[in-house]
Amino acid sequence: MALATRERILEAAGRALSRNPNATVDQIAAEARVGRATVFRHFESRAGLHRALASRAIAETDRVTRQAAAHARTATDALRLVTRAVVGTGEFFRFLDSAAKLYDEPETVGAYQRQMSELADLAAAAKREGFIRADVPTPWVVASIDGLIWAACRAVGDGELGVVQAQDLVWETIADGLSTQGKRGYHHSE
Amino acid sequence: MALATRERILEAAGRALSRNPNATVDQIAAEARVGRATVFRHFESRAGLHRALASRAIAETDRVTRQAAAHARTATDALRLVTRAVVGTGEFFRFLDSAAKLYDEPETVGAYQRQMSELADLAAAAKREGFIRADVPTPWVVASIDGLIWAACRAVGDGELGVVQAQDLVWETIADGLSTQGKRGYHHSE
DNA sequence: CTCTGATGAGACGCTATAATCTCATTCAGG
DNA sequence: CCTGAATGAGATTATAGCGTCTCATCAGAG
Repeated sequence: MALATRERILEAAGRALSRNPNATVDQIAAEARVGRATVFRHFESRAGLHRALASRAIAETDRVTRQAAAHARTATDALRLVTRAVVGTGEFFRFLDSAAKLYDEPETVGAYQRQMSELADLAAAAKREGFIRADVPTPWVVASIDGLIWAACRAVGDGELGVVQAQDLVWETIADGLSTQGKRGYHHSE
Repeated sequence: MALATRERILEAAGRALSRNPNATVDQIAAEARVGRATVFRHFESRAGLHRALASRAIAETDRVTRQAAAHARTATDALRLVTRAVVGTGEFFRFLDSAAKLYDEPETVGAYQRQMSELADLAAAAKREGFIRADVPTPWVVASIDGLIWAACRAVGDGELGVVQAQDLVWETIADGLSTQGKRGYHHSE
């Protein structure tokens, strides 16, 4: 049962910590229907649990990302598939919402920066392919996609949207925005 | 100097807490160049400081929001102006990033929900005006705008974008997305 | 049935940090 | 120069929560 318990604790911790990043070990144990001592039997410390959760999220994101990218023939398609894939794994990393403790973990920070930088490469390539407008700064492409993915994961977690629906909406919004009007036709008059 | 000191502490707390949501009172006091005791002279407790910060952010958002909406003749224009305005006040609420402590404060939660619901009203009105596509669920309009505003505020705070640039990019992205291609022309073939 | 490993419950100590208090210092206004 | 309010520094206390440990229990394998 060791593995099942460990996994149960990880999932419970993900839930508890995404509700409250400062959830105590007591609360996490309660969420997992497990004694508090058992948490410490499986993880060396609260920080260790946090690390395990983070590396699980990073590994899962890497996995689905690589898998998605492998099926793409263009950078643009890769961007689309990766975005969809990451939205689908929302529950794995939603606890990172304000998991500021992890900013101390160089490994976690490094992995996050690597993933962001891979996204930036993808965005730049999609720009060269002509899909992303050349006048949009790449940092904003990355930031806005990240922001939309977060928004989608939160909406899914809150039950406002279904996963597939959220995946479609994220990509549609990235590509075309939300307006009915033709591209570049609107632009304000302030 | 009482008021100036209080304000200085609030600003320092905003900076310190947006770097690290668990910043100690010591760290906040140091950031404000103020003795720790002084923090407690101006705020009843750490939670009280947190509350003051939250209500300051809420009030500031309300202020710029109402001011922006007052100048708009259409809901669509109001949506645009409000979005710009909120991006401009990013530093006031960025500390809320994972300020989960505040989820316990019914007043704060209520104010946030009110603001989100006002945004939903605006989005629905913009939909009726024909600006927002009818087939996009209003919850996603709200969530995605929220997500893009967050992304913009973070990018500004991190020095990746200027404020005005971020304001423009958020609205362009909401309206037209990031792609070069015409609306509804792309749509994937999976 | 027995043995073993995993668990739950709870007691315990320890550390970090919130919050209070005291006292000396500073500084602005008169 | 005086005076009082505000402050800074530091000592002090209280408490929450981490991490360890013990012991009783339970389930499964043999």
